[in-house]
Amino acid sequence: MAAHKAQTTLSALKQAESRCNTRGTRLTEKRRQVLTGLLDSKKALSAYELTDYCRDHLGYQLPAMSVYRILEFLEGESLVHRLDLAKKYVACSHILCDHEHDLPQFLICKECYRVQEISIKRNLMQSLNRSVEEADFKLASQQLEFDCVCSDCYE
Amino acid sequence: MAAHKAQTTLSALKQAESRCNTRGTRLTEKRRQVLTGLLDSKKALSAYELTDYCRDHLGYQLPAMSVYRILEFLEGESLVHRLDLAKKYVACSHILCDHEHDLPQFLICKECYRVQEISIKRNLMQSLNRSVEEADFKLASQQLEFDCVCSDCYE
DNA sequence: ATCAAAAATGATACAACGTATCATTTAAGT
DNA sequence: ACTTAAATGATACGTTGTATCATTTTTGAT
Repeated sequence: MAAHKAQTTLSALKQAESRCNTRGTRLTEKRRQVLTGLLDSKKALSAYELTDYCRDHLGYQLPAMSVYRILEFLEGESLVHRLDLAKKYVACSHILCDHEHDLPQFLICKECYRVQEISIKRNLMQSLNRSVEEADFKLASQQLEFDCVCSDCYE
Repeated sequence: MAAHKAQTTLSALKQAESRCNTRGTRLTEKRRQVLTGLLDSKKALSAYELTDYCRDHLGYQLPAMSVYRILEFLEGESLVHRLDLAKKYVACSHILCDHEHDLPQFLICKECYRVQEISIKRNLMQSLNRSVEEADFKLASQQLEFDCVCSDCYE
């Protein structure tokens, strides 16, 4: 199972690297390490938790400033998502897929920060957008985040 | 127009006071002042912005710690809402109403922090809850917040 | 291979939001 | 008036995040 996870992580890293190559950007060692930390985590991690990850698993302390910059880079490559609500970050669950996806929605457990990436049905999103437009507002993004409790955390 | 706003604020304060009385709590001077600041503001304010409000309008600096406690109290009395997404606070737009309301949803302009309180249609909320439950999560609250741009802020 | 320019990373300081803790003041009830 | 509880103040600290400048690493042209 650990082996399986490592396998998935390795495939994702390979995919991430080739995506950067075709885009003319570089997946440097530290960027790969930060991405690995997120891929291997079952929950969303804060920037500072990722510096801890480096300290604990890699033997050196990556400065928070660097982590923020690296996360910004990875987000630009669509390899990670920043969750505003939790102020944490997750690896995109679709790195391994080639095909296009609907914009993802995130269910974030407020207790344990486990994150589930779902796709809300189109007509539901349309209704929501209409409700918002009726109030003369527009959704800033179709990538919604919902404060939730996961099945592990509710009794 | 300033007169009209003051009028509305006064009515809301009166209603807030009587609500506290019937609940056996007290709307103290400072609590009233913080609530006034929110009522008179057309946008969500942070705790620290409310200390500024006291400094600028009331001539003394209410400590941030006190503001946080007062906001917590007012939230408990359903007089203000805390907006997690914006880390700011708004007066409940239904203080003046007596009747029950559906749980409110908040549209928060990420540019200017203007806030619109709406009620999403029941069947839309039901669909959303079903989608979340299919992923084995539960919404932590039916009081949703949406990151938006208001009509003043988009071109 | 060398060297200049660009990209990436490090170090430091600081800002905003928020909580924990203990001290002080104010109000309530006997 | 006095005791107790409620409310507020003061201080210190924790977390997330940005601004800025210095240093290192990589790239590309010669």
